[in-house]
Amino acid sequence: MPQPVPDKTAYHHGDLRRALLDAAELVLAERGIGGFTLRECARRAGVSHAAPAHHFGDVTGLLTALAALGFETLAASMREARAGIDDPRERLRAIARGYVAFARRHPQRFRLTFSRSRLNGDDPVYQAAAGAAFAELEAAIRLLHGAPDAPLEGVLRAALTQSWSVVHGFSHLLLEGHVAHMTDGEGGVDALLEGVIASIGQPAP
Amino acid sequence: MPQPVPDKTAYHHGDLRRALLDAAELVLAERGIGGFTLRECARRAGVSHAAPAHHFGDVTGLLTALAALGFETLAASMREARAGIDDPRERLRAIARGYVAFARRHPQRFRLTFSRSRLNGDDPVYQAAAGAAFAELEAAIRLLHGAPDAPLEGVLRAALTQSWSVVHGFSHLLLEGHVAHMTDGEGGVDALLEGVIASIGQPAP
DNA sequence: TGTACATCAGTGAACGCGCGTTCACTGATGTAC
DNA sequence: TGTACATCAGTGAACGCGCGTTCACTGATGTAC
Repeated sequence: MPQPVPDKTAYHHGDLRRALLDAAELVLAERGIGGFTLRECARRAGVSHAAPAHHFGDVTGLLTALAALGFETLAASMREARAGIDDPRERLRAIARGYVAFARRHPQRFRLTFSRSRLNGDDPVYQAAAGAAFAELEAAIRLLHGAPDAPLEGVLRAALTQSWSVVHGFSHLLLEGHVAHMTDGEGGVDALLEGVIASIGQPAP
Repeated sequence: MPQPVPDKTAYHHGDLRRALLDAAELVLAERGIGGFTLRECARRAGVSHAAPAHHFGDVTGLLTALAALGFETLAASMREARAGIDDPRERLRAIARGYVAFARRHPQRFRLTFSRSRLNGDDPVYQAAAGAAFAELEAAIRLLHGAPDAPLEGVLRAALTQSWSVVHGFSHLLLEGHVAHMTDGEGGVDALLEGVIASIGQPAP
């Protein structure tokens, strides 16, 4: 049985949910979290502004779904960056590069994903996606410390917090334009990033 | 000659600029950047909603002034934290604690200060305040590396970027509730912070 | 000391705007028999 | 194969809201002479 082909001219859209998420990503990228509106998403999807309610309930529902997708993309970016790298330290550093790469590629989605405003942090799909992204980093730290099953505390927890803080902070400063003050041109950003990456996965003093 | 005492009952407010900034800080703390409105600030200051225009032009002007004050408070928090500490490494770490302390004490101001949305990043007062906060961290790094006058590049720049990224990232993760997942209770946050602080000011590998 | 006048700082009414949400509706689809 | 009916997904009009900004105004203040 062939997949039903969505008919764009039909009264029923076919996959309006998907179309709305695509439109929402554009709106977010262009206007940021503060400028995001449900009506503009509906406009882009070529649908009346009351239609999204059938799929997402309200504006918070749509943004929360988008944020969950953001965590999935973040996790995918880290997975992609570490593919084929077996050395534990290099693997962790590759994951860190994947994290920053996501922030650079999708600045507004990065902001939304980690923002608590305008979205429902209790949503189970959102939480699961956040946990999966988090787990990617945690697994690499555990591999580096040879502690696949130990409880997350002490050195393990400190290493995780430090790594996460540094990639997250660098991403944020970069996005808000505070890194640019310290360097000249885009090549400089990469050099700066490598300097920061080098501090990740150091043995504790 | 005594200072003129502002008369609250007068037609002229006396120090409406100050009163509006105070009100704006409350509004920001309660509603966040997205919920911030000029009219609510005017309401809190007990003044018509057209009055702020005389002092700040528009909503962007008021938020920019508030953000500049945020940088000043951030710098003050770092200065206070390092007071009386002469050992260069401990001094840098104290400054890092001052940075995180500011974020914890004034979460919304911290967000506004580093946000590019809704404020004028080209404002000279804002830029000067940002530069002064930045310089506090830079001076500590220079002291640690014994390089008071060297150009900001190489190891010096890498150390500055790493330190700033880690405190900034930790602050952000903490504010958005992602650190809480890794610990239990407030004491846990402090322990985690100390783990992160310990990674600052390490000699390069 | 008094007076005329310019400037400053705040008022309150009015404007137009786009928003989120609700609602009765209707066309399309799927299912039971 | 046909028909009745329930459900689903989208429409479009309407609502009330609070916002930022503008405007002519006016009371208070400061200054020149």
